Amino acid sequence: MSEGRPPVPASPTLEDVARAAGVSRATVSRVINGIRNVDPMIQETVRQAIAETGYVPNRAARSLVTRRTGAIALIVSGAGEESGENPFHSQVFADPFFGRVASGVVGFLRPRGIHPILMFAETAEARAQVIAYLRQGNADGAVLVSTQAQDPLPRLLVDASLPAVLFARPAEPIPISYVDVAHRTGAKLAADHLVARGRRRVGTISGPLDVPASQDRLSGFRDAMAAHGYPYIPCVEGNFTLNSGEAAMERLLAEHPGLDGVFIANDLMAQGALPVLRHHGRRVPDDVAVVGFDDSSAATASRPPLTTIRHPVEDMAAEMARLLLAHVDDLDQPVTSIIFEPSLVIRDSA
Amino acid sequence: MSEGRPPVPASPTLEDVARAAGVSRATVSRVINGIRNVDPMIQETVRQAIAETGYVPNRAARSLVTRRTGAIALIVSGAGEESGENPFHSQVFADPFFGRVASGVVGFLRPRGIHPILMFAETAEARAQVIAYLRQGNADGAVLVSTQAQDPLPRLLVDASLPAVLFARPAEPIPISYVDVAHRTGAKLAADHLVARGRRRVGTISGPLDVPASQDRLSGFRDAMAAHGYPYIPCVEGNFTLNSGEAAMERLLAEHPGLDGVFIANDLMAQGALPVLRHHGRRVPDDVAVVGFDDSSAATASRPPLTTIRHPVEDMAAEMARLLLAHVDDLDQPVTSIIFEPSLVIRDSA
DNA sequence: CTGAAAGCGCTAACAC
DNA sequence: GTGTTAGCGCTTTCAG
Repeated sequence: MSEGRPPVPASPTLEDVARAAGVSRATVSRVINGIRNVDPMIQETVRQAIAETGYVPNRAARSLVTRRTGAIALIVSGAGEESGENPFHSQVFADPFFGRVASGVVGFLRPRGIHPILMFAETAEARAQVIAYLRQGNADGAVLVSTQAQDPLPRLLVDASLPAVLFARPAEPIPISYVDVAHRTGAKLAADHLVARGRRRVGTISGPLDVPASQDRLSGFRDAMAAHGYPYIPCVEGNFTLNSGEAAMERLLAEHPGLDGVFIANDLMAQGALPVLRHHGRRVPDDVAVVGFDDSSAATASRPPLTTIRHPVEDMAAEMARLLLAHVDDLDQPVTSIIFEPSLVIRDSA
Repeated sequence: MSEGRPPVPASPTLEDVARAAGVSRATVSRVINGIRNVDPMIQETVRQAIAETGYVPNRAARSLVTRRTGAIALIVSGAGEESGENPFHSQVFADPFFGRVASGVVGFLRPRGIHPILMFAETAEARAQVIAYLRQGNADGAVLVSTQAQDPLPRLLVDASLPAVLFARPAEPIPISYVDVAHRTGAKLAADHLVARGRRRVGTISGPLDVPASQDRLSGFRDAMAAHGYPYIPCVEGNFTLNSGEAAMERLLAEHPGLDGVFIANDLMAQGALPVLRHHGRRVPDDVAVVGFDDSSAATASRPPLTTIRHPVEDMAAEMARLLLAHVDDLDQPVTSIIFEPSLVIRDSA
């Protein structure tokens, strides 16, 4: 025993399996890839040889010839504010939303034996790296969830003709597939519910108004309220964070102390708003009814738990992955958008 | 123009660059891989040719010969309770902690051009898939963060001699590298602070007692309090979730109404405990001082913001990635554990 | 210091 | 049906 560590038992190759089964590499390859035209008897022999040798196909070799990696990138993208102390990605993943997206993507991909490569793209440099990475053939395509409007990455992806699917409609029209939820419908659900609960003096806290989702939730809410006979709905703009929800609620209450209902564009802001209402002596839902949006974990973590608009994030994420795979399989696949319907979840806040 | 879509401009290969530069493939390969022994003039020519052709190395081809993928897996592992409705990974990522780990890992890896493959391993099947995936050479190794003690995956990894590093000390001793924080020191910090604040009737809410971290935090806290002259510290066991914090606080308060201080083993449970205290008429910190653990986003989201024990999760995660790369580079690298020191972060709750 | 040549393990024509 | 063979794009001895 003079060698350092021979125990690295160079994993078996197709050749080894072929020899063990007494057939050619091609035949083994055929049964592995599920191609018919192989005698059932031989198939069985081969399968056994595979089991005996403990063979696993080498992905690099396969990729080299198929020009497919069997991997896709899951990109979390934003319009880079780099606060050294608390990096972008650190904050981003604190939002339970991304966990749900990741979950949905993995849920769809995993049964297919493929796993997402996690990438963040918050700066120009990071975006360039993402593009280069994909061009190297590290992944066949990308699913992308942006935290900000005006994200330059979708455009870059399209320009590089890399298959990609977005989680939400891009702010600028770009020929790229995406999944989204019917924000306006969701906002209408909230409005109808508030009115049904007898609320007359209703306000709203919106998300950042440069992102389409925020715009749609706001305009959808106002239109629905108008249809109920309430043409003027005061609004304070937030930015989807807990702190901004707190601040916005503070302001809304100061400007409209008579408020008896509020629609808040996401649950995290609503979670921030609740203590503010309490602090100002408003009971929820008795004095002020609150409806959130997302049905995120913040909704159940809030006290009282939030009545909110649920969109099927996991399903949407799964669909996004499915769409991407379709694009990867057929580069001529037409650009598509798929819109999901939201639903009202009634808890205690309204 | 009869072709369907010729515009797929087969990306340039080494060969193309070599031709453009008037040298051999070997030479181009050398300059790309930063091997000296190349005439500076020629180096320059090659660099230019690379730029002109827009060449990017094909990773599959490279992997095939180097037997390295340049990828690593980031595995989130737990002891599988599969609740169909709300999948494991969905819940897991709702915990901001995992976002911080992901962030730290990416922060270290990205400058090195490598990106983690995200995998979940909550069932026996999923674990088998993870092992097979790594054996296929899809990744050179894995960093692993478990949500539960008794996770079988570390053992499987070791048995398959796959390079891996854990985020925390495994419940069973296993020859595998890990990073961790000095939980006992952190707990002592909390105890000292509570005592310094003049608290005499102190209790604690622990994490699940089958995980080493929970044990250490509890025993560390009790030992430190004993040293201060308080040998009996009542404890209620939680499971690190917000709801369990709520329930545990409820019970602790019922059993020890005279409580004036409580150490809660993570911020999320503390976030759940705060409203319970308030509901029972206790002001925080005046009547009851609360110290959490983690300095997670729950600490700042709580009202009042939590005094807590911070551990440098991002740094630890980065170190975990660094360690893994060391193991990948040298399979004979000895098993190591690296322990980080926590610190006290004083906010308003104590 | 540079080039020629031999594969890495696999798939996909193409023969038989 | 099955085997033969030619590479996929790259790194790496080995000559020169």
